[in-house]
Amino acid sequence: MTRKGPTTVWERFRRFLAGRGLRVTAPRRAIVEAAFATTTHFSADQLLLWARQRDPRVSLATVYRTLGLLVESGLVREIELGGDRKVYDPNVAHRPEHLHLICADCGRIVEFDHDQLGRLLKQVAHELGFEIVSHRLQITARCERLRLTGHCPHHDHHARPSTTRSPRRPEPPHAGA
Amino acid sequence: MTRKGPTTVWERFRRFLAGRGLRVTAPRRAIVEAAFATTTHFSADQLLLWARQRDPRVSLATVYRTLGLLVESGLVREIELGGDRKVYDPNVAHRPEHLHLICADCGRIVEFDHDQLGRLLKQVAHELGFEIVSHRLQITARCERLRLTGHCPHHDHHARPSTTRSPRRPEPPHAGA
DNA sequence: ATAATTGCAAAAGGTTTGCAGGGGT
DNA sequence: ACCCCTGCAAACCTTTTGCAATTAT
Repeated sequence: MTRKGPTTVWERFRRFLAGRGLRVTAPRRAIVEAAFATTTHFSADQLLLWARQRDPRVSLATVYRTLGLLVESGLVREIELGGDRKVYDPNVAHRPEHLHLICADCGRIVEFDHDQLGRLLKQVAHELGFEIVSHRLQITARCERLRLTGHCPHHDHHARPSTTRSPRRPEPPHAGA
Repeated sequence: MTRKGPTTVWERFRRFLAGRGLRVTAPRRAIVEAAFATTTHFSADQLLLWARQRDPRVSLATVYRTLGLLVESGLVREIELGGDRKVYDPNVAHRPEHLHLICADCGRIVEFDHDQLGRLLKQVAHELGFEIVSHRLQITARCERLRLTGHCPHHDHHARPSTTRSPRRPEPPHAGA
């Protein structure tokens, strides 16, 4: 495989900035590096925390502003899974578009690709006379195995009361012990 | 065969209320009747306007509260198409679940069913060990014909986006005197 | 009579923006 | 220097909620 370290992404963002006459700043660097230090979805305020580990002076406003640039540059995708909280996905480079399944039991988000489904989407849009710009598929589902065997392969160790469908706490990026 | 007038829906809601020990009130009636007087998606404040045509005393708070009951009763579906504005769909009774295509050009929402796609969704969830509770598929797409011929078959005379990607610009319908 | 319901207005909660000072080029 | 960027806090916008009065049952 090729090396696809954070440096590459930063370079791409740098070029994006240059092409727009925008400037390279410490906050932007901290935010971008933080964003690509994880492979998970993250929310704006989560990113703020991570970015502040690199540069404590970063503010939430700049996180939002930089996130906007990252989305515009195509390096990050904005996903609206719940209604209240947007999450951002730094995996655009590796996977063009993926689908989301949200467990109604534990709130866990299972991210996956499905070629056949993707092709069908494209075809359906075509039938209607459209060309897909982007799509969002969100399946809310109940874990069959949990019901049948009492054990869910996707279920977290610390079980979460299945009351809410949008857990306020996704999980930390790296299990840092 | 069956009469499917608005009365039926109201009756069903009435029964839902009774079953919960809730009361039948004028605001609720105005709101529910307004909700089912259309076949389109609507937002909460749109519904407020319609409800007020039947009973000017209705407040936005009660619209939201009643909308919650309608969703719980299964008579109306809540859809989050954009991120900021929820829309509600009174067509649940006629079509169990439909998919949404949003035109990137005019903002129009094309609502459709697709058996094959629906089946595939179910199958995909199954492969992952889940049973679908609900799903949301939103395709943002550009009208091919509009680009090729300058004319879009789905383009309305007065394109009225049902609340889509107008973030914070409530543009007035007509520039009045 | 009793308790659910309502309207009002203020609160909430995530995201955006105005402004004056800081900093990249 | 020039003017883009930043942090702070206030503004925004839709949805929710506390409260006292109202009203269905």
